[in-house]
Amino acid sequence: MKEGPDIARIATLIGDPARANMLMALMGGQALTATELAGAAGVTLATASAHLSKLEDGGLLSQRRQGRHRYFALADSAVAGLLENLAGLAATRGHLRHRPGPRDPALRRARICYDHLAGDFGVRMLDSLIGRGAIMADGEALQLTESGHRFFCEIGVDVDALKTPRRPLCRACLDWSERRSHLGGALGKAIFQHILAEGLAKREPESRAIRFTREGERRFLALFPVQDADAA
Amino acid sequence: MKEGPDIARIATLIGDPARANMLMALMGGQALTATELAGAAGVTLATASAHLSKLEDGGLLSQRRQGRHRYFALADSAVAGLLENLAGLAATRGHLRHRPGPRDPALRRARICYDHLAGDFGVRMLDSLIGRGAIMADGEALQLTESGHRFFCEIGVDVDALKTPRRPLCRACLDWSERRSHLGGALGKAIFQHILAEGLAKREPESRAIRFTREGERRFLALFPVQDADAA
DNA sequence: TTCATGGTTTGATCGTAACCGAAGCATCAT
DNA sequence: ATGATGCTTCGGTTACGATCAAACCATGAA
Repeated sequence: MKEGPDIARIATLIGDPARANMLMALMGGQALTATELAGAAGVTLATASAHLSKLEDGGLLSQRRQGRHRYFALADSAVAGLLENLAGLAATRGHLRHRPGPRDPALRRARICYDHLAGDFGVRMLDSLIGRGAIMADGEALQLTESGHRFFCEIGVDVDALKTPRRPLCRACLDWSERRSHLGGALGKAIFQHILAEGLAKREPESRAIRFTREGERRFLALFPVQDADAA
Repeated sequence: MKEGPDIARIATLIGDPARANMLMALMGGQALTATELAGAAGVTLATASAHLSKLEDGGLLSQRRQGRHRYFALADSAVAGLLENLAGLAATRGHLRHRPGPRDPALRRARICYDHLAGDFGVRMLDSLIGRGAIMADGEALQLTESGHRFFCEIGVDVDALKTPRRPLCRACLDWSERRSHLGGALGKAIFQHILAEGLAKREPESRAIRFTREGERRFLALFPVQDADAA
């Protein structure tokens, strides 16, 4: 009967709406305090506290006390990966809670997905990279090409520094708003940081939305041109 | 608050122990009847029926009536991927339910993981493939090399026929018993089918375990030799 | 037809866990 | 000290959903 790991344990953990909201909030990649998370989940601080301990000793969250604050973050990118996976499936299965229409336009346009760019801008970027032959797609597996390597070095992303056994360089991440893939992995993270560092865009304070400056958007589109009509 | 897809909905679906057991049973890759699944979950047929409808209109299961039987299977490999992901995380987080010790030795040795080989034999095979340069590993991303392509053609696996946009050729799948990766994806499936077709091994009837014949094991090890001491 | 088998529906029971308010601890500021 | 803020613990309420037995509906066999 019960062979293998206890899959139900963590699924239950994620299955509670309040906890799910907290986790999704943490997909923003930055640590949040208990009170902030309580707000995000729409519950009292008391209940939030209970949820957070459960999540923590479920191994999904890491926690750091700092003064009288308690900061929580996703335990690591494996957890983020699982959540992405879940979100991707949830977006395509069963009755969709929200129709694909623009619920929060800013979010659909550009947002942060744990540590890389997602939304319309995210999938466009990956499309462009594939189109120019910088990345080769084989199903959902992605591979950086020679020319892609050169391209990133030119624009100032040190690809070689990213090669770690712990995390794949390129990862396809299913975008729930666009229902297509965008670029995750170490490279996705590095590009995103590059974009922020260059001042093309910056994070909205209380949200996962990313706001591009007028000039930033122009430069972004120049860097990642869209060839023509996009495929469904 | 509630931005994005309803992650909690499917997590809840998976979070119930009975349903989780059913899903894990279906990771065997073959369709099972409602009664069989009831047995696997350890519940009455009545409750199983209720669970199955939920899973089905949650989009996790596909169902086919045949005579007076009703066969259920995982909806597709995306669902299987999510379950793998969950199992991998569950195996490494929190209190492990079963210690890594040999709970069911046959399962730890060789078993089926949706449609490819897992367990000790599975990770050995991937190790060997990486060791001989047939596959390149970059983090958890895997890439078939030229020489690997030749190798598989020689042993009778038609790699080119596997290239589909729908599913990646190579996929690293975290093995819960070994805590290391084995080979999934279209190639993993093809190799496994090849192994069965060649009669090196066959499935245990009521389990996910794979039994290698004495001769089959010899040929398997010859095909995928282990270089030396394996890394942790 | 009649009977058996596979599966669903109904109705009722029961447990668990999510939730909140209030009280209790810390940590920092004054 | 005194007070404020951030968080946890406690007690009690409530609701949802998992479960089963029994009745019911289908399909196939005799």
